[in-house]
Amino acid sequence: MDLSNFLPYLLNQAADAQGAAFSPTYKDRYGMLQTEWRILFHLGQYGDLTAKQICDRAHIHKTKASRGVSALEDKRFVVREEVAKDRRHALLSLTAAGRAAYDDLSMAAAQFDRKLQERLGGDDVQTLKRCLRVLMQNS
Amino acid sequence: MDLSNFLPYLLNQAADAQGAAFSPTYKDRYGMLQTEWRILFHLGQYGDLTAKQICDRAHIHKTKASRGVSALEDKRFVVREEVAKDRRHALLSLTAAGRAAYDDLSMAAAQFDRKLQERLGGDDVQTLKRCLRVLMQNS
DNA sequence: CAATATTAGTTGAAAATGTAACTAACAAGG
DNA sequence: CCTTGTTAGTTACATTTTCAACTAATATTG
Repeated sequence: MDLSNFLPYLLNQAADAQGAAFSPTYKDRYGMLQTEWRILFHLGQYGDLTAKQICDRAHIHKTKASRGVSALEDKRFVVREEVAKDRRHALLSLTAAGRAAYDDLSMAAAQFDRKLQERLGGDDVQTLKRCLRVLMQNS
Repeated sequence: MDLSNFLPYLLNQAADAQGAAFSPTYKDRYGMLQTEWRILFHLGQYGDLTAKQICDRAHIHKTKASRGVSALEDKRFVVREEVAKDRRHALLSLTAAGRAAYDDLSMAAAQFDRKLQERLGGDDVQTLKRCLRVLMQNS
């Protein structure tokens, strides 16, 4: 058994390195935490969602999401609107400022991603993504 | 820009999922945290090392490592021996109990890894690992 | 060889995360 | 309806992580 071949270790190191490389983009510009950036991204990409829906899609724990949403509200990037039918839910949507931040960040993300893909080469990227999609659906 | 294609996101999800799948192995059996498991693994695999060497190899921050080493000492898995030449360093080595835990865990890790590799298929695993090694060496 | 810089490692406080218990709203069965 | 159960989300508390400042040992430089 060789540590440098242990997949969870390699995955973790790669994810950490790339996460560290990208995080200044949202951290420095908007003072966001990873969870906030992820929530923003989901709302920007998939339209209005409830916190629960974001949790399910992004595998974020509900307490983390709750705090992330509050932080985004404080930043005036997100507003919540109660759903009349079921007042437990609150539909989250981006404000104009939130949309602007999303546009800016998704642009930066796309550029970041393009560079990564160049570094890896097209064929490998396809295989890599396919593998990662298998691995993220646990067991 | 599509979130489900954003490499840092995929990497993170895959690493989280596999980390969560494997962590009970060291957590439940030995009450270890990820950092402790990693330190143990490095010592088991590469022989005696100083904390600094482990930090550099595994990209662990020195404060995390310091606390991880203390925890492993408390568990009587590791002892530290001062280096006469330079008393700032302390060479860490496994106790018999630490070695036993390492043997047990590295066995479990190997098995875990084999199953993952089966799931992915040999060719893809080679490509995946190659990509991850590129990605962990940041930019 | 004294003054300064660097290095290994530790510590304390602040920030973030995870766990469990909680509230409030709805659902279902009797 | 009224009890019991479930669900969305929040909050309190404990654990873990991060950040900055620190100590002690060695290296460097004038």
